[in-house]
Amino acid sequence: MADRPLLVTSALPYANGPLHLGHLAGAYLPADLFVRYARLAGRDVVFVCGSDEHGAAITIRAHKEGTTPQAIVDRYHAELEHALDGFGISFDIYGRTSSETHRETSQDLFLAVERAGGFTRKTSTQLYDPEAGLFLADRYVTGTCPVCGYEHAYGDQCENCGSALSPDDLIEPRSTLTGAEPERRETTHWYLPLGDLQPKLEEWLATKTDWKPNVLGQVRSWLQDGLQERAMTRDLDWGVPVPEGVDGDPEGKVLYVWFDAPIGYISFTREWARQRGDDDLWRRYWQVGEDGTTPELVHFIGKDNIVFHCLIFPAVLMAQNEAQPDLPRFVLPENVPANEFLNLEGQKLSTSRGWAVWAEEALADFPVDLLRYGLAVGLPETKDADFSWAEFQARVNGELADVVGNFVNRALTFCARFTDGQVPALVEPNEKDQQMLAALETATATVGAAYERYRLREAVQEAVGLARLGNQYLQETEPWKTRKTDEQAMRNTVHVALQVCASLSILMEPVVPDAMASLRAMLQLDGLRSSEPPADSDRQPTGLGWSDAATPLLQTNHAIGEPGILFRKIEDEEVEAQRQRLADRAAAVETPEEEEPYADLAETITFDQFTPLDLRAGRIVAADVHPKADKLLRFDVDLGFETRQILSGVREHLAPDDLVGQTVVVVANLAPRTIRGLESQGMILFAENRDGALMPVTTSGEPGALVK
RNA sequence: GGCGUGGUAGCUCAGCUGGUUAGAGCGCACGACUCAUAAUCGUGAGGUCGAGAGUUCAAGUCUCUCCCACGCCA
Repeated sequence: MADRPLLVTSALPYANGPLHLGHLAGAYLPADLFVRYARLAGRDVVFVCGSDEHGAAITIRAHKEGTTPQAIVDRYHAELEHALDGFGISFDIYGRTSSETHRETSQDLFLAVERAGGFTRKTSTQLYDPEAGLFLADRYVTGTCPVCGYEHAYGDQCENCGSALSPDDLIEPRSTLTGAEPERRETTHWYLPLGDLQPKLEEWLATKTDWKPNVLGQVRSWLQDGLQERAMTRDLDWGVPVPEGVDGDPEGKVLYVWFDAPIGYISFTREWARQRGDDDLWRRYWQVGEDGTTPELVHFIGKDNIVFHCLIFPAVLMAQNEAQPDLPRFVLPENVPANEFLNLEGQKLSTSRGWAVWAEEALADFPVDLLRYGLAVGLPETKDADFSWAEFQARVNGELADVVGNFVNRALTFCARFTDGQVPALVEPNEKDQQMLAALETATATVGAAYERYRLREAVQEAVGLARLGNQYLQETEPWKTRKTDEQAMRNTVHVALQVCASLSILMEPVVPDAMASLRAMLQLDGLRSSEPPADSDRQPTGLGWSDAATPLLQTNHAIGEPGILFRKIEDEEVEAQRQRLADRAAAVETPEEEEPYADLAETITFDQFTPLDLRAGRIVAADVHPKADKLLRFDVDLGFETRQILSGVREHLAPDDLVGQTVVVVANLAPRTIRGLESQGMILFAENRDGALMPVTTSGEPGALVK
C-alpha cells in the first residue's frame, strides 16, 4: 500500500476572482495537510493544481469590463498562485489550463475518445446574441415572467415567483450582455453518453464503501435519477479548440470547461514530469504500470464539484481506456474526500455581497501558521462549518499558544535554566516518565491513522493532544520542586519533555510548518525529511520521517538552542478590526443599489370595467400559515356580515401576527378557489414597493364598508 | 416539488456494523501550582441525543411521518 505512487489534486481555482478562506478550507488546506503528512510518511507523492482559465464566465466578464479573456486570466492566475503560495499550499506544480501542454493533452484525449466512437453528435437550437456574437446560457437571458409578470426573470428561473422557466417562456427576452433580442440558431455538439456508461460507473463505485457519506449520497442520488448525456463542447472562442481531425466541423467550438478542467490534473503532471527531464514520469502517477503498479489518485474538492469528479471525469477516463485498449490504463480516483462549505460569522459566503475574507488580506494581518491552524481545526469535513474571528482567536490563543507554544516554552526554558541547555541523561525513569515516552508512540499512530482516514481536523486536534499530555506530565512531575529535592528526577523530566517537543515538531509539521521548523531550529534537531516538494529528481525519501516521532529523537548531551515564542497571541482589537472590515464592506455593497424602475402603467380601462369589483373593508381576526404550502398565509377576515377564509401568497414578506387586527381592503366578489386543500374566499389587496416589499392596503372604515 | 447530507451539553464538534451510568475541547464554578506566552493542572455543574410514532430484551445508533439548515436536480 505505502509504495503505491500517490497523486493528489486540489480543485482548480477559477481564474476570474481572488481566493478566499472558503476556497482554502474546502480544497487547498485539506489537500496540503494530507500531502505534507504523506511526504513525511515517505510516500511517493505528487501534488498538482493550477488555474482553470476557460469557460463562458470569463469571456462574459471580459466583455463587461471591456477587456480580453487573456487579460482577466493573466491577472487572476498571478493572484491565485501568489495567495496559494502565501498560504504554504505545497504543490509540486501549479499550472494553468491555457498552457500548450494542456491544449495538447485535452485535445489528444478528446480525439481518442471521439475516434473510438465515444461521443454522440447532436444538433439543437440555442439562443444566440447577435451583437455579442455568443450563444447564451439560460441565465444570461432575461425577460418578463409569464407566470407572475415580473420583468426581470432569468431564462432558467423567475426569482420573484420561483417558477422554473426556459428562455422560450420569457416574454420579450433580452440578452443580459447587450440587451439585444436573442435569436435561435442551430448548433452541433459532441455529447458524452453518460447513460451508456452508467453500469460501469456503478460497478466501480460499488467498491468505494469507505468514501464519505456526503459524497456517496450525492453520487447515488445522481445515479438514481439516471445519468443524461452531456455536451462536451461549446460555441465559444475562448478555450481549448475542438481538435482538427474530428468527424464533423470543429470550427468555432471549444471543449466544455468541465471536460477540460479535470484533464488539467493530467496536463500539469506532465508538465511537472517534463521539468524533471523525464517526459514519461507522469504515467507513473496516472496509469497502471507494466509491473502492475497501480497509482492512487485522490481529489480534494468542495461539495459543489462532486458530480464532475465522481462521475463525469471518471467516465471520460473510462472512455479513454476503452478507446485505446493497447495503451496503459488510467486509474480512477481512489477517493474523493469532498468538503462541505465554510460559512463566515454565521452567514453564507458571498463575494458579490462582500461577505468573504480574502486570502491575501488575511495573510497581511496574521502569520500563516495561525490561519492554517484556525482553518484546519474547523474544516467543514462532515457538514457546513462556521468560521468566526472570535473562534479563530480562541483557538489560536487557547490551543496553539497556550497549550502547544507554552508547553514547548516551558520545556526549553527549563532546560536552558537548569540543565545547562543540554539534553540531560535519562537515568532510572519512573512510571510517569515511561508513560510519557510511551505516549509518543500512541500519539504518532493516532495522528497518522487520522490522516490516513482523511480525518484532518481530528489529526490536528490529536497532535495538540500530545502537547496537552506534556503539560499534564510537567504538572505531575513538578520539576521546579524536584530541582531542589531530587535533581535526577528533574533531569529526567527535562529529558522527557524535550523528547515530546521533538516528536511534536513532526506531528504538527503538516499544519504549522513554519513554527515547527523554528521549533526544530531551537532544538537543533536536523535531518527531518521535508514536507515540501522534493527539490530535485531524487524522490527517494531520506532522513527522519513520520514514524520516527514515535521514539525519542534527541541524544543525551545534545545542545539545545535559544528558546523563543512559537505562536503569538491575537489581541481583541485585531478581532474587532476584522469584524469591522467585514461589516463595512457588506454595508458598502448594499447601499449603491441602483433604483428599481416603477412598474409600467397598465392599459386604460373604462368606468364600467371597474364597477364590477366589490371591494370591502375587512378586519383580519386570525392569521396563520397554510399547513401545506410554503408561500401561503391563511386569514380569517371579518366583513361585518360574515367571516371569510382568505389565502394569500405573502408568507415570505409578512408575519401573520403583524396583520391580525388590521382592517384591510378585500375583493369580496372574487370566485372562491381551493389551493392545496383550503378554500380562499376572496383576495386581500397589498401594495408592492419597488424592492418587492408588500404592505397591506388598510382603511379606517368599519368591517363590511364598501370601498369605491 | 424530488433526491442527498446534516440537526448530540451555552459554543465548536466525536460517537464504527444497535448493548452497561452519552464523550472531548472551549466557556462557566470551585480548587491546586508557579517552570512557563497572566500560561498550566485537577474537580464539578450542564444534554428527554430536532419532534412524534414504531421495530427490538435493548436505539443517539434501524423503520416511518414531520420540522429546520445546506446542497444537487427539475
